[in-house]
Amino acid sequence: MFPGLNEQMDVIRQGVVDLLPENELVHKIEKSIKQNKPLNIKLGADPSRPDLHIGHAVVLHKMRQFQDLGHEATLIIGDFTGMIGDPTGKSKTRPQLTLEETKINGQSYIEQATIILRADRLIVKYNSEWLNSMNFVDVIKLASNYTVAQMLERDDFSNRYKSGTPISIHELLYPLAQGMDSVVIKSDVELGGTDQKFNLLVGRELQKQYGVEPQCILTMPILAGTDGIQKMSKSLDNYIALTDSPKEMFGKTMSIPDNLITLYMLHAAFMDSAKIKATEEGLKDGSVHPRNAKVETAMKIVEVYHGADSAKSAFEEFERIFVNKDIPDVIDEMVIECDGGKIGLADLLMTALLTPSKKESRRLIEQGGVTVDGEKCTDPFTHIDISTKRLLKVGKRKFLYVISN
RNA sequence: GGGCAGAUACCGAAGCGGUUAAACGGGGCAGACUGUAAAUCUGCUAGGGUAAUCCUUACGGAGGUUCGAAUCCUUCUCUGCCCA
Repeated sequence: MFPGLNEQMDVIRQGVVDLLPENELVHKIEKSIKQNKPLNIKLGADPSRPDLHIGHAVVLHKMRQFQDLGHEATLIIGDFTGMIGDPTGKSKTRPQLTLEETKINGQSYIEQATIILRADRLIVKYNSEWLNSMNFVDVIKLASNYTVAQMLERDDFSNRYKSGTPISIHELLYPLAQGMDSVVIKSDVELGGTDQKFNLLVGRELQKQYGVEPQCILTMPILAGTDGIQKMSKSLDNYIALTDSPKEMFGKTMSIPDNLITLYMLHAAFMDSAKIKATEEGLKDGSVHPRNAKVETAMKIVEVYHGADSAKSAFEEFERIFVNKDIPDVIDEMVIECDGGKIGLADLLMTALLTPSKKESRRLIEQGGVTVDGEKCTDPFTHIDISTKRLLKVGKRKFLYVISN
């Protein structure tokens, strides 16, 4: 039994950017209810970057909503297309992976995606299954469906072309390959980030060419990273991973710029719109302090992935370290090898892997970023007696007990 | 096939024979401030060396000219543009 049309559409519309064509989706859902048959919802996974973060969660969460409405999710692991490398949002050609690499990454992708997706009503497919067996004739036939001008409509391509950045021919094939997936699995709806809009529409177009009922496309916003400027991505190191610890999730959320708070409430914490609206107004008239709004958001995000208890302790830990400048409740301990239990501070930091080089150690020490047992130490050459356990603090976040063997 | 332009540190981009571990911007890190790992301000940002006008590595690759090269020459690789 499926929920009614209006109920479904209300859920589906939440937070979306594009839903095209909307009336077609209405027909599809009406039909689905009448025939008691779930829609086939497609989501392509790019296995070239298998580290999922809460930016990916925006779309995955939408997929989950479809599942909860009774529809069927098809997750396409782009093991074949991963070899091409998605040109989306890239100013450079992506490195090409081998099929084995993309397969392994794909597995890890599935594990992380199912943190959000439910395991029933989920079908996983690898697109090498059909793309790998296409021969050159098939490819030419596929390619003849699109023109160069159409491809260049895409921002990524036209920008690169205008700026003189190389575009390899094989990159033009990427959208077509991805579109082929839609033809093969006969998807009713394809989800993606707004940067995928072009690719999704190619899928729709190809379905028509190949005589399959065309899919609707639904795009979700691209979540800005914790720096508040660039989109969230692992390579920019502005991401909150789905597998991050509660502490990390909390801290990273606290580091977002204030103007991102309501955005994160909606797309990362999935809070309800009335609450978000209230916070937005509170922030504007000053009745809500940005820090408190952020704390609330951070706790909610941790709660989504780790539960309410973890959220509470992550918050307490944050208070302890950054507000009360206290030390964490759990600190690692490391046994250091050295003669006579004494070691130069700069050497110590490097040996304890707190810094990548001795130069770096010296810089940090001289800038006052290092304390030993709570006392600031600015001479990189003082020898520290570590025959008894000492507490090192490097920067704001790194704590470590050290002791000699 | 021919002509022209280009390849610089994490990224963008100056430099065009010595004072250049390389301006400037971004990013990153640290400090100050703050009810936040927000904002703002300041400093640092190749490795080694308890110092130096010290050593090593570094301006696409390989050679060469020179007391001395990111800067000049040769050649190779890669990229863009134009002509065919």
